Amino acid sequence: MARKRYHHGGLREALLDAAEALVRERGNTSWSLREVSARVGVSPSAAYHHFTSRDALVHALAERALAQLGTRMSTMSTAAAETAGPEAGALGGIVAAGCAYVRWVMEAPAVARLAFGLGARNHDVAFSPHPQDVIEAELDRLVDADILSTAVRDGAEFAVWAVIHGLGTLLADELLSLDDPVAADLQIERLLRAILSGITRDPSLSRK
Amino acid sequence: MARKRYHHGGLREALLDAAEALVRERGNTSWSLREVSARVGVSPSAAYHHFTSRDALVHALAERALAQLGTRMSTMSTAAAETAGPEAGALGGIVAAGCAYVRWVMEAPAVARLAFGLGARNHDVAFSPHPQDVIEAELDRLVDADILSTAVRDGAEFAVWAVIHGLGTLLADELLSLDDPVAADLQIERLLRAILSGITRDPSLSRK
DNA sequence: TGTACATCAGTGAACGCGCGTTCACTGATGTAC
DNA sequence: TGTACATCAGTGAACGCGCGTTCACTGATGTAC
Repeated sequence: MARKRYHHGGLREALLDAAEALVRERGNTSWSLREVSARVGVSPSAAYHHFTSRDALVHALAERALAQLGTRMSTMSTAAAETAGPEAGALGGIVAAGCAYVRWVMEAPAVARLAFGLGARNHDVAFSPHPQDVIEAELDRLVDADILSTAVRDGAEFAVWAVIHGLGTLLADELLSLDDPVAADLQIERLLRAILSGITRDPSLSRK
Repeated sequence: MARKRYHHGGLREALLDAAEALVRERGNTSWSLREVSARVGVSPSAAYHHFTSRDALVHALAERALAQLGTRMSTMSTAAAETAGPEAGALGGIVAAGCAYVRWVMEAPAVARLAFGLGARNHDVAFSPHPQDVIEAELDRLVDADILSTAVRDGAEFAVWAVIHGLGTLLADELLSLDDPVAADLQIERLLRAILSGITRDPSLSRK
């Protein structure tokens, strides 16, 4: 065990990990920098070699979380596209991305709230896709596969993201509830099918 | 002006008003009880005649906000139903409720976040409808008007609420943006039409 | 391979501050007679 | 209508506390020669 070293080695990540754990436990960011440092076993001032302030740590955490969501979505959706082939209704990719999204939100609702609330302006994480990018890419694939018409492609990301984000956050905040985590997957599939079918049916409304 | 009276008269509401204003200004609940009291022009300890703790004040504010949302939705949707008659596509009521929802969220995003995050468990406000109740009622009216089949009614509140909540919170958190507040209304109408049409089209999926 | 030294990433004491809450109090209000 | 008194809703001083941040410091690491 690498515990007693004077130099920690990965203190920045360790601080982010501890802060994230505290967000999960407390449900919000009402913990102190000193608590985070104490948890890692380091003096409070050590954090200032890695973050300019407590606030900077919180923002960095939000960014990291949003990046993690993007990565999960893209991993799941490409995996689904590869293994399933065209037989899964060809909606497999976008459904997988949606399920990843909802599962991620439900797994740590407080972290998700933080990420969505603060992660918007900090898009410079760069080496991971933004959730919106994953959705856009999957929609483009549906257009390529002739499942979605180009006439209807524009603005479809509003519809799809709203459905996914809405279900995820309603479940996370316990405004709605489902017995079962698997039920959430089924709901996502149902809602995505419905919204995509609805958009296709009424193209006249899409750019109104 | 009723300023100098020793007894304030409506201190409880005044404290809630001041706290709400602070949430709007700061974007979160990182203000102190003392700031709220000072804003109202009252000593910090006066608040303890109305709330058992700072936390109780915050929760009361969340409850009040959620109740206000419910009231607005039901006001708007009944007004739309009365003035429009059946010609507005009969979706007028639910669209009006959805627009009220999204406008309310966008008008004070931080208050909305607070209400959604904390308002779930405190449903005892009683004399105002819960947002979900308004949605359920509007869906029932669509069934009565034969616009929605009973086969598809069950679970429809997930779809409708997810769309509305998703669009509202994505806009509030600036994950998506629209040029124009009117554009939000049009999006809501578009998405509600799409999701309801999609649900109707694929009834087999609704209880899967 | 060994030594000198700059740089990096920690320590720990200290700072001033504003916080939530408590308490004994007091001024205003409303009710009984 | 007037007075006595209980109750209500404020005051303001005080409490102990943990906070974010700073600073001069020191131990460990890595590079040049």
